[in-house]
Amino acid sequence: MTRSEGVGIESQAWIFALRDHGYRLTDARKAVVNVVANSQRVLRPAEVFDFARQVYPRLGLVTVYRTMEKLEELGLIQRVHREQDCQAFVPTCSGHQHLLLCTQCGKYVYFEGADLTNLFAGVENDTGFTTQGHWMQIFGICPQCQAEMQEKPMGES
Amino acid sequence: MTRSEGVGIESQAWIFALRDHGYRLTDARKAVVNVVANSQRVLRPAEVFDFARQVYPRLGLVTVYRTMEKLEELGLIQRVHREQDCQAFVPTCSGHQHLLLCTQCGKYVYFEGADLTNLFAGVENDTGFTTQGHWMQIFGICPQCQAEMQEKPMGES
DNA sequence: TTCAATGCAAATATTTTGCAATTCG
DNA sequence: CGAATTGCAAAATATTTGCATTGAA
Repeated sequence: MTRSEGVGIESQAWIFALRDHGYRLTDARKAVVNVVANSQRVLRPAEVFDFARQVYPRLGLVTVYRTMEKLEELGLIQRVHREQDCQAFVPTCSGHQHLLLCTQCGKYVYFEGADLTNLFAGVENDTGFTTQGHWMQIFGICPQCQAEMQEKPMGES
Repeated sequence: MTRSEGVGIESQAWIFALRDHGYRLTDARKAVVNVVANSQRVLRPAEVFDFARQVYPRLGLVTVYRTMEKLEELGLIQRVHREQDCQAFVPTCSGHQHLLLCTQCGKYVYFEGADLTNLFAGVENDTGFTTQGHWMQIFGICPQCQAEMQEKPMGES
């Protein structure tokens, strides 16, 4: 049901981006990139590690951290903050989109956000602040998790 | 320049709230409460510790963590997530207000947020998600820090 | 008097750094 | 071949827990 089979177009673009910035294309990096680029879910470094290691067993957790650091640097992924963790990432989306996150499974969707330009202008005017940026995230339950919660209301094995 | 002199009205309300929920009023708690309730800035536990210890030297950092946990539980403070840290807090504000934060000094201001009800409805409709809540924060530079950056463009001692 | 609360120290959990071995280009 | 990269182990950080002592009610 997911589109995370195969290598994915996104992965290729990221590989090229790394190369174009003078970074070497190692197997470790490719494994990490494939996992993150094709994930439909928010991923923490430890999760990336677990998945990527299935493809490239000799991978070290440190390399996951260092690779994700580079991906963030290149603007390919962005950090997601949640109640439980603040070191989780999703692929970046171009444009003025915002994140909708499933609190159950971590699935993410970008949505076209309301135009907040006016809001910012008003706030700058009212407060004297100069605005630099903003975060907006909506939390909820994705359709799949809603269905599952319907079937087994409280966690069963 | 700050209004954080004296004990403050907020502090009293928080003290009462703690008492009303069956918590004891210890000097350690009062010290922590006074710092957090009267702060104009986002504070991390370690910062609260440093300030509160000036009033109550035998305070332990653990007590700061535990007290702030209770304050959050009672809805008196809320967590603020920033690039650098995700364990910082500000007094909660009633109503549908959102946070504006100075990235320089941590000063916070609540502003009347745009009504996002329609946005949520649209997103639920488009995605099939059930929405539970949202985070919205604006980052910027407060007037004081703007002025200071004018005077000394790069950090001087 | 009693039990919640404290604060030390130790334990966890997480992320970063040092460095010799490896490997891409 | 040379420099970037890796992954181990160790260090640094941040937060939580265990427990004997203290103190609020």
